[in-house]
Amino acid sequence: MSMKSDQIADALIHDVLTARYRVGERLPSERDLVTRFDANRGAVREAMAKVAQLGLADVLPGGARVRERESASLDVIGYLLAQQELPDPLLVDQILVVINNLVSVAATQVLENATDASVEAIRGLLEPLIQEDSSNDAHSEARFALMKNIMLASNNLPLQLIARTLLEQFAPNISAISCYALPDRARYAVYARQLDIALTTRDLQALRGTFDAFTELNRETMARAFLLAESGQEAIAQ
Amino acid sequence: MSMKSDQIADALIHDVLTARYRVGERLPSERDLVTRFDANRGAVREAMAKVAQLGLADVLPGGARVRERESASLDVIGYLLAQQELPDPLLVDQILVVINNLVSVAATQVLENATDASVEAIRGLLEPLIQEDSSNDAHSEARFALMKNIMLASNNLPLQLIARTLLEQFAPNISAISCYALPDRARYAVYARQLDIALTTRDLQALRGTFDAFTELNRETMARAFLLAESGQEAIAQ
DNA sequence: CTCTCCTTCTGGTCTGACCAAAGTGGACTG
DNA sequence: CAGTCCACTTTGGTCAGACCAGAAGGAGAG
Repeated sequence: MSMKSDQIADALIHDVLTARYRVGERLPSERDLVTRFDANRGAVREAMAKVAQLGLADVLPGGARVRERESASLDVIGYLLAQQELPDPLLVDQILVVINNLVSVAATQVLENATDASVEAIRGLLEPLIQEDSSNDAHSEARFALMKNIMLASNNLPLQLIARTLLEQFAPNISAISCYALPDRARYAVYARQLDIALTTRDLQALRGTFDAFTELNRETMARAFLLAESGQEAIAQ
Repeated sequence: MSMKSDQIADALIHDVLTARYRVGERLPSERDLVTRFDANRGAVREAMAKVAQLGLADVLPGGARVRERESASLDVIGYLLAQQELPDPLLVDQILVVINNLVSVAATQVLENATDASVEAIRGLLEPLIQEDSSNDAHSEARFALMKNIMLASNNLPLQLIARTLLEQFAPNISAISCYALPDRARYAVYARQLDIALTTRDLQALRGTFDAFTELNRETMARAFLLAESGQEAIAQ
């Protein structure tokens, strides 16, 4: 059971994101929303504040106006992914690119600043990825754990905040598609070994190259998952 | 003249960020804040909602509790930078690393997807950086324009949102230090020419290498600016 | 000392009202 | 008839006081 103000905010956000209101157009007045949602103006105001803080609208005396999508907060990503039953493949691919590159940057920072101990800890996390006989879930979990620990070891606060924000919105919204993802375990194992070597030798060039390979692998895996999901749905439709 | 709820929120945010309240500790109750700030509970509630949305506190029946800093939103960066009269050098350096790498990723995406025309447009923006006889302000503006256009051309929404959020919080809070920044125009010109070549030949490797060089150059410039500011303040103190 | 119960306090919601500023329309003027 | 100006309406921002369900925390019983 969520708060009423959140329900109102979610409805407004959905309407704005689906372009029900055009840029520059005025949103319904708070008093209109009071009657539409059968709520108190305080609740409506809190909802409007949330929409404004997401950067979707400017709310000021005279009315609230829709802003351009480019001025939105990172937090809209989750809403964008959740808009349809299946997330937008293009957006998912873009997020994959960003996240993987952020991890790459974090790893670079780790090699720049971190102690041998923390590098060793990360190397330890690679082992589950080298094993090719674990379950897909375990493999996925190991990948997440690796990312998280690299982020943590980077000691770069902005990096951590961005990655966490992105992952928190990404993870819950790709469950509908991730069940179709069939990772190429052999290639993951190869890259994991490369990463292990790069970490040991502290080779920045190799490190980045490996993460680029990881990125492409993740993108391909997800692209295949979308193809599978599509054909699966067509099969059901017939 | 800002809203009352914003004043209250800013005060709360400052208190949380300066660790006036420890993690897990309860924030003052809304009714306490009403008396402390001589405001209405509605305004206090909107302030608390803002703090909660920044990820600084969990507000739920029974009281609002401070969360760990790692769970904050990207939007706290601005507050962190504005905490003291001079921004934290370490944080500034971290932001530089992140932003520059994001631009690098964006440029990669441009070469992957964009048309010749948009690549040409970006090459055009490099010219002011190759000229070594413009003012420092013009040079700085040209760098910002370049970054913005690369971001735009990348067509990667998450990337754009992150970069804009970061820049919007970064730019206004480094004015106190950026006046000490003396860019090495000659090196910028060299890298700009490298970038031009990389774009023309669509050489991803060279592109990334150039951006890495840009990153280091920006970091060095800012590090020198902090040293200058420090010695300048000591001179005043004497 | 532990566990339970009860009072107190907290956030969430609601009603209804006032203010200043922005938006709107009509009357008045050229 | 076109343009300007003014009054009216609507909007967001704030305020006051009240009720509810659930959490916190202390008092009392075992």
